[in-house]
Amino acid sequence: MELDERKKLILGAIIESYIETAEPVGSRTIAKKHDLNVSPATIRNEMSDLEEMGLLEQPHTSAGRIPSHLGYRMYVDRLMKRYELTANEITRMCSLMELKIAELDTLIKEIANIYSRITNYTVIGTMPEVSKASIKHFQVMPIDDKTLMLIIVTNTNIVRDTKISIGRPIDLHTAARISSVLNERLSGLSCGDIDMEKITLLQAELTDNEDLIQPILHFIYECVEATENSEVFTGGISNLLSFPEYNNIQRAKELIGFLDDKSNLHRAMAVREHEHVRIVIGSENRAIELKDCSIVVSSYNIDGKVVGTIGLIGPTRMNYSKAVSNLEFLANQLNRLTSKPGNKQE
Amino acid sequence: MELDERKKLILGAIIESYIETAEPVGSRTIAKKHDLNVSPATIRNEMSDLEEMGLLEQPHTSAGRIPSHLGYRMYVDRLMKRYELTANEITRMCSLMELKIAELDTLIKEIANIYSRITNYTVIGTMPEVSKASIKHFQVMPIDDKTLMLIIVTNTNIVRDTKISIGRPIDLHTAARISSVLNERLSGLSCGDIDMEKITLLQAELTDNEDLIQPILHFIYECVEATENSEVFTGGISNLLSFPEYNNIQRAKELIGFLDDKSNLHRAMAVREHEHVRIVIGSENRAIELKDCSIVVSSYNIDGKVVGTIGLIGPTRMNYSKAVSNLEFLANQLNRLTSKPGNKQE
DNA sequence: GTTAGCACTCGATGGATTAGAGTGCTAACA
DNA sequence: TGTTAGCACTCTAATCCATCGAGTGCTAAC
Repeated sequence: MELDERKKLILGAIIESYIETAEPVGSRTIAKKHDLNVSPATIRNEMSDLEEMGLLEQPHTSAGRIPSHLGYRMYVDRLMKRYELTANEITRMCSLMELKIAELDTLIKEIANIYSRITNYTVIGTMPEVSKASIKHFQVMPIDDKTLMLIIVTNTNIVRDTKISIGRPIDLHTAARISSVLNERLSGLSCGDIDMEKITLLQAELTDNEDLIQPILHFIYECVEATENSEVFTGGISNLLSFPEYNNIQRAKELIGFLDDKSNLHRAMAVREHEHVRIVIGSENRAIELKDCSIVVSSYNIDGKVVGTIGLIGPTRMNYSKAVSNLEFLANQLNRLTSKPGNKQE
Repeated sequence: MELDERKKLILGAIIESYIETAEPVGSRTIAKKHDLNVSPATIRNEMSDLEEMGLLEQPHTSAGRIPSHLGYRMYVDRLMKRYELTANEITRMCSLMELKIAELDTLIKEIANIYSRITNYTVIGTMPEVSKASIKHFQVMPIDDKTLMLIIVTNTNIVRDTKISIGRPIDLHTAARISSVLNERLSGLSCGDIDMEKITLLQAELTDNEDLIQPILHFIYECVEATENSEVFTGGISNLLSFPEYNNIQRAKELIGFLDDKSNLHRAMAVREHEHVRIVIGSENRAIELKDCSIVVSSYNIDGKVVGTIGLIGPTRMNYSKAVSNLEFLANQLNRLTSKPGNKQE
């Protein structure tokens, strides 16, 4: 079945109404609120189609419709209009940034806290402690003429690998030599310990393979930051209890319990490299405990490098449009703020 | 009215029954469970007396009795028997300690988390970041012949004062000189910055008043640790939602919202100098949001010096006996553990 | 393709009744 | 004088039941 213009309009209207009221949406409501110039009966037919397409659901026969996770996905990907922050909101967000806190970690936590109060959602953030995590072991090996595999074991015993494209074949022997140089020079070090001196040393020892150094260093940073050493924090957990979705204590308890465990948060907050704002809806979450939640998360930079993430968590019935706008704005401001000199970066 | 032996027995029985079941306790229940060899009617008379004494309360006329805050206070102060940890519990607590974590702060947080799972209460802990807080300004002045007042302003603009007993009178002029020496040598420094060298310098400049240096340094430590720079953390907040007391979402939200704010936690967790285990019951809490909660909190040491606190929070109907035993054990173990060399202390 | 009309479904609401736990009081008892 | 049995009374929680109303799906007419 085709998703024509009118269906889109109706779907959008239903989702927005549901986001606002948390009540199943009936045909009459839509007919009245939006002047589509069609009768409730027509809308009922369309709604029936939308349900068949898996975009809507019916809690029980005589209730209205609510969006399915697929419906939300369609909405955020194709229907949602960008929410324009009001002048008032921009002012509030900006004043957030004027906290005069010297330490970056305190600053981010403080911002997260206040931000949760502004948005009335729960805020989750991660903050890598770059200086702590380190690499225990390196292993380099050739895969084919154009690809090299780099395996890294971190001090927390997490194993990660990546493929590096190379312009020329590298034989087993050379790969072994590179491995041993890396292990000798870099193992046990954290990102903070890798300075120009170390890099120059590497360059001297790997003169024939100097072009590999950049991608290797890049991957090291990536690994170390992805480990569980990075700190996670939350703010405004009690906001969750305002949503009628969590009037059921049992559900609330499960979710809050889940959020209590930092390693869970880490997994939930993963943002792919260079991804802008990521939206994970309901059952798209890997964790089953989050199957009725959505997460909107963005990364933020220090000196142009992604070092942490900050995001909102709420019921699937989340004001995505507003959440995305807010978060983009916040991340931008953070980027601007932290790229100034005088912060804690190594 | 006198609190005779039987009344004590009945009060204890009611409190322990209520702690277990969270249901108002009736006269029949007590008569049956404990063989006091008296009829329910007699117990009713006694309960009526206990209510008159303010130790019990009645939610409504035809319900049983529940302990009042005063009742709990009486219980923990005079009636409560020490809970003996079972071998199993001791094993679990000990294995908690075997986490091989180098950084003290991570260790404490991790222990707090697991501990909350063991006890099924919410754990709150504080951890001073001694290295961050500092003193902005000193002011010394004589009060009378035998007392000197020391006022300190921290970098967070908190003002605190103390009186120091001295064996001889000190005049205004001398006091001013001491003030200016302190400001010159110590202001802007944090505890971590005050080393032997600085102290020697002070001793040289205050030769006539060398005996003041120790108490002054002591108070500096006390102030800096009491400021909001010390870190607070919580674990197992979701445990609160298991208590029937928090079946009311509104109440749960208020409490969890309160716990979300770190500065609230600081105030709630204050332990007086050298106090062992402190129990704060219901309305004894200064914060109105905690009027239905109790807090059991203990301090812990590093190298014999109190540096942080760890405690449990739950409804006033808390198993005080067990909470105290658990906490004492934990604090003892922590003290033992951290007094070994090799931790992060400055 | 759209719409009006209508029967039907199903949860929510509110009132009435009932069951049960517990009290307080009185009078009898040791 | 303290203790106890008995009984009337109170209050909450649970249950039942009728009703309401929002909303659907289907049919037939436009």
